[in-house]
Amino acid sequence: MASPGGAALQRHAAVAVLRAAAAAGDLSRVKALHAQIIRAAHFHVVLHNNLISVYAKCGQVGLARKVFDAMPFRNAVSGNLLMSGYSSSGRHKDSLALLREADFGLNEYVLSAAVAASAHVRSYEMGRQCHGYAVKAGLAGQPYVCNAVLHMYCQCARMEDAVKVFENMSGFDAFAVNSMINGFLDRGQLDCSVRIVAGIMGEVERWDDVSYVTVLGHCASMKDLVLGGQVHAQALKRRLELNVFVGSALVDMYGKCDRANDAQGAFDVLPEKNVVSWTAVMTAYTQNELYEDALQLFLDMETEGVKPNEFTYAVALNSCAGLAALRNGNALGACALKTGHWDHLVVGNALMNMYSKSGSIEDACRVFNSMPLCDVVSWNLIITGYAHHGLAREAMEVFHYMLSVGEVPSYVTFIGVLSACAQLGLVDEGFYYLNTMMKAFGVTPGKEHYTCMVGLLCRAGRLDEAERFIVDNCIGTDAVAWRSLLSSCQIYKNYGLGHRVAEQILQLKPNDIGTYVLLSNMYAKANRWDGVVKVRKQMKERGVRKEPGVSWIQVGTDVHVFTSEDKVHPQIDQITIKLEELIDQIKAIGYVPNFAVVLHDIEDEQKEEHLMYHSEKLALVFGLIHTPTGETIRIMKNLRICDDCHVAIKLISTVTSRKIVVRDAVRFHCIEGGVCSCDDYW
DNA sequence: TACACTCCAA
Repeated sequence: MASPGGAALQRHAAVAVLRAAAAAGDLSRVKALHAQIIRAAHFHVVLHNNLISVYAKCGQVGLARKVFDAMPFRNAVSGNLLMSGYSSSGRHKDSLALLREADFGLNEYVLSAAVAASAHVRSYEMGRQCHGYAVKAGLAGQPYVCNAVLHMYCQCARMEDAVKVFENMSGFDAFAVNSMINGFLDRGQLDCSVRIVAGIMGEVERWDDVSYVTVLGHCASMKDLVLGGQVHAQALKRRLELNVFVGSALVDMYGKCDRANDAQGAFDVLPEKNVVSWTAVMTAYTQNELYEDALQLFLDMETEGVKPNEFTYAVALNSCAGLAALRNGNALGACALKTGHWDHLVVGNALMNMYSKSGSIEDACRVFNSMPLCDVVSWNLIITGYAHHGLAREAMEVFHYMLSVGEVPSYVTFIGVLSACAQLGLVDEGFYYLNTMMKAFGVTPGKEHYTCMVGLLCRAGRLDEAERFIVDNCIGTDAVAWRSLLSSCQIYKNYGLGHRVAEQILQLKPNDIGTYVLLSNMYAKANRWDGVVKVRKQMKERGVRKEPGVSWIQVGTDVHVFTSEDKVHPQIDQITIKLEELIDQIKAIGYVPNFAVVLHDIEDEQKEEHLMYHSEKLALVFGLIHTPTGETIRIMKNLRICDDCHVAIKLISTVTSRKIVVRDAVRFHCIEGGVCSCDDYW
């Protein structure tokens, strides 16, 4: 009989080789050693626990389970090892099931694993029971248990419970603080995360790596560039800007704070870039409307050999949506399908968004119908997509269908619904949704909803009520609502009210050119040249420059960009000839150039030429020349389409028998047979 | 005596 010391030595040796084999990833060697151990050695719980551990680390949790089942008895470590094995392969439910049949002791390790598994499956019930058990067993004060419990409550959206646990903890604990901040961020309770972040800014030396990631996430949500910069400076002291987690969080923070260049800078210094860092920097560009740069990064990433995942596809598709690049989006969708990412919710939603923003609501619907599962975002995309395309009836139909299948509408859903009501002139229904149904679903109306209501009243011609509505609901500080009313004053030729509204808008000192153009048009139509002068003066004072009108169209794989009065396009002569021809044709059926649109003090003849070279007309003619007869033409414009072009394009759709879809800064105009889906109201 | 545990980025 070997001495006890000798057996211990053998066990140590066996464990060492076992671990070496596992570290080398040599599964067949592990299995051979397993057989040898069973044959040669007496049962020893620690040795068998090592077997469980090694199998679990090799991702062979089934084999780990076999070892576990074959043991004559187990201890808490055996249970904990198998539970962690299940958890690390994502089988949290199996981990919890093991707990229920437990014939091993429960200690603080097992409990924290159980609580962590409850957190992963978001089971408040299970997590609470474990917490209760921990309290009874006197283990609730153990730091690991405590942190796991805290995190579980955060994951299950029970911040009140989490706060109670947090307040009972003594001293600074990075894990606990990180969990609390993330919990509040996930729930959108920024006022609460502000307090925690403020409380730990003085203890930076006790932060861990995750704290940097978490606090940067807070800065991103708050768009707090000042605090974000301070955290960045602190991170530099520890060289944490090189850590891929911290680096990606920095990229995200700068992106959300509208600093695409700084995001790129944080990305560039990363020695090891993974799919998350690449996706983060693409997102930064997309959020800052630098869509081409984002798509270029997508190509660079592939060149670097990093494989895109579902988030990467979603961001790339959102960039295509921004450009209305239907063909590129289509190609990306095909790639996502081929690589098996297509059935992810984020990809399906991004595809729907891309199709919808590219003017193809039919394709968006096709994606929607083929999605294995959808969420409220998918429903919202369909509803708002229909509304933007002027298909309000369809939007309402989908909304009612959504309710009938028990889907809960959100804040965004009601924006789509109310704008559909506005298009259909359903004033009473609109107020019913705003005052009754939104309350029933616990959605607090925001300025977007109130703005829809203003549009609804305006469209019904109830301009005075719209004015009162703005004042009563305190949205008078928002130029968007006034702008809506101002457009209607022009349409209904109510220049008295229009003048009052214009004064209100001027007082708000807006920064966007679109508003000034609208104001100027209003004054011009009302023959108030003093107003036009005032508008120009304020524009100059506020440094608002006239943003050039840009339109673009995709033909084949190329995107062709046209700026207004830009006569440098290589095919401008051909375009001009065709355009003059078309203008003659539409003049024959009633087109009269609308000089009121032109703001310059020039002769009428020059004005006519000016109008002719509007970017959307150039893009349209280019499309007519380069696409086969009968094909739908899709044009994008950075500003709102101008009155004159709107009329001209409607008539051109008649004389050429083409369907023409124009996406402007606000909505879609689906023009066919001389009629526009916007009903000439936009 | 040996075996193990909680928080993070798009």
